[in-house]
Amino acid sequence: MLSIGSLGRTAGVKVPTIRYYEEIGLLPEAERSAGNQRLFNLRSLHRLRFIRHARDLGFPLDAIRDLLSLSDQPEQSCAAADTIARAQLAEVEARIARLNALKAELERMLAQCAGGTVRDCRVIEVLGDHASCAAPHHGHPDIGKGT
Amino acid sequence: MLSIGSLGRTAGVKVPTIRYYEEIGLLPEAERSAGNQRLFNLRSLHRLRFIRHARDLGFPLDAIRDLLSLSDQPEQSCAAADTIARAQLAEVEARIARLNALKAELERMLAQCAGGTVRDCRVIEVLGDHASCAAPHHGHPDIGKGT
DNA sequence: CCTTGATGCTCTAGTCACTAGAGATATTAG
DNA sequence: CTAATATCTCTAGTGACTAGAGCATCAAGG
Repeated sequence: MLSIGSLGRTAGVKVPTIRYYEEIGLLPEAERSAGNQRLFNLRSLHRLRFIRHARDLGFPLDAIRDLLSLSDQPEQSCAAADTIARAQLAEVEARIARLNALKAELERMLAQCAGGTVRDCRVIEVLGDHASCAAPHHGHPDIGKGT
Repeated sequence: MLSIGSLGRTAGVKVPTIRYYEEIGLLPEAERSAGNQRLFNLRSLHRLRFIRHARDLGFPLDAIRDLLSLSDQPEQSCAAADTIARAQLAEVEARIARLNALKAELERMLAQCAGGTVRDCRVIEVLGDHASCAAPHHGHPDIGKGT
């Protein structure tokens, strides 16, 4: 039986995150020690590793929930898992495309910055003036929380 | 003088978002009509367009705040704006690199999926087993809100 | 046996950049 | 004047956690 801390270290997940996963039902409610501390078995470790791995690949928790319920039914067809992964791939590709456009625009902006005063700054000017911009501009871009 | 709705339509920003920007101090407190409705002038429109444009390029609101206070002082050096834009570019490039790694991993996973039952599903298996994975796996990836 | 320090518990609130909805008031077109 | 639309304030919700307060428990050393 593992404590929450050792489970976290083993799976590479922070302790509050494990509690959070339990709270939202991604992990089953853990057993408790006599002193009310959580105890985990190896199944929990596998499950948590699965979650972390999928998170690392960018799957949102809802998709992970679906994948987990699939993996609990080994006789079923693999098609649903394939569909989820394919959707995730499409999502990732769309985000890459969007970011590449942003990158080009930022580079263009920076290349034009001659380093004078703000009055003549291309960076500021381009941001203020849509006309001097080549980016697509529809809907909101990919703004993640970074690493 | 523009109503909040026409300002929003003109700048391409939703009405609650404008109120939110005012609330957090990105836009100054708007004048009010006799009936307490917000009235905006063309300066506000420019400012809002600037914000939206920078958001579209992925700048976080804090960076935009800095850029705005720079653009209010046209005699100052352009260096700070350049620095902010450069940081944003680096951020975008890092995110692209990360996403490309995810894309490769997802493609690998999907290519191996023969379409049988969940028991033999490569997608599920790869997610559960770190050893069969080629992705870097350190820190959390780019998981944005999409478009 | 007792203490000490690490670890655990629950709960609340904060992050970012909005979005949604309730219920009341204002403006505008016909 | 009326009806439809727009706007107001306020609260709460999103996703996926993170931070911190204030207390309880546990393992190891003396």
